[in-house]
Amino acid sequence: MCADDASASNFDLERFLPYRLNHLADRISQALARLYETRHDLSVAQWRVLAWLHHREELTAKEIRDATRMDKAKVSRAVQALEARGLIRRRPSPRDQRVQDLRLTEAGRALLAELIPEARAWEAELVAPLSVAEYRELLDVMGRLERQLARLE
Amino acid sequence: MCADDASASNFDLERFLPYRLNHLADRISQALARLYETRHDLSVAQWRVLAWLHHREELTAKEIRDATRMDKAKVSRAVQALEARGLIRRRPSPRDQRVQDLRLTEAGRALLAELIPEARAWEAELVAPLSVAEYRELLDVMGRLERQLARLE
DNA sequence: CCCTGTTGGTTTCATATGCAACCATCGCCC
DNA sequence: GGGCGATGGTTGCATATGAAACCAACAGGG
Repeated sequence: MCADDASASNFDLERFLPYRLNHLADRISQALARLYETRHDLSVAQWRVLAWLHHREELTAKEIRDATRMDKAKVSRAVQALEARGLIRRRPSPRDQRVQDLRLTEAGRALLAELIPEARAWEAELVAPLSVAEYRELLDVMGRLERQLARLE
Repeated sequence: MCADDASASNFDLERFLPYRLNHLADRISQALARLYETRHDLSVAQWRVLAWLHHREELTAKEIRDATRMDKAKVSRAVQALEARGLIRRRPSPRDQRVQDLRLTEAGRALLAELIPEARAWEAELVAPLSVAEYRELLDVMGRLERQLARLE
């Protein structure tokens, strides 16, 4: 990449990738959160847990934590709330007494059957201005940035 | 864009743009925050205020709020903290007694002279795997997503 | 000129968050 | 098989956050 003027002059936040990315992600996240929260009273963390359980059938809190990089406590609280609402079920794992296996209940599955199409439709509207190639490339570039980030940490 | 299978089956968070974007932005933001916080004891909000003042010389809190879409209270608190540390100066605007004009102090300018090159260098490392064209296209695509978002809201 | 509705900014409050301490269990080495 | 460090998960705490209440100061129509 270009390593142009490294001085402090003419620095523009609008062209600073971390800022732009964060800004965009925040706005998208907020807009979607309104969907989850106002219509189904779910926090983003709760939605993520549900979505992962939908995808992988049975998981432990640890696996969700690894997949999402959410805080330990955040996952724990999301799981508690979801169980209290009867959307997921947890039972002690036969393999390890510390661990609890998480699964969707029927109610959870039913909620996702509503929620996922909504989320998909919303995403489709969002990315409507992009061509298929652009969309694919965006995901690809993001993947590379993530890998680079892992290298830097 | 493709409007494929809208059902709830085979939904994969890893391919869901809002999730991916948020995840990436979070990680980048956290990594950068470590830079600001550990080395200069600045919150992200404070850094943003400084950066905008660097860019635009004199601003009011309202203008910063508009530019960054940060919460009113967040801007207010960041400004207070920065003034307490002597990095910015605020004085009542001659035009409107409610408003205060914000400016960098010498100390603030000096801090930015350190901080900006660091931030730039970090960004350069982050985007090292991207070609110039890819980088440009990324910013372009992000801009289009932002515009689309504005339309959806 | 008031009176009223609006706006910039601060403060308060209830909630969300992350870190760290904690508890129980596990795996392992002696 | 009994310690002992590591690990999954929960909880307590201190901080950060956003929404809403609040306070001045403005604008402009009567």
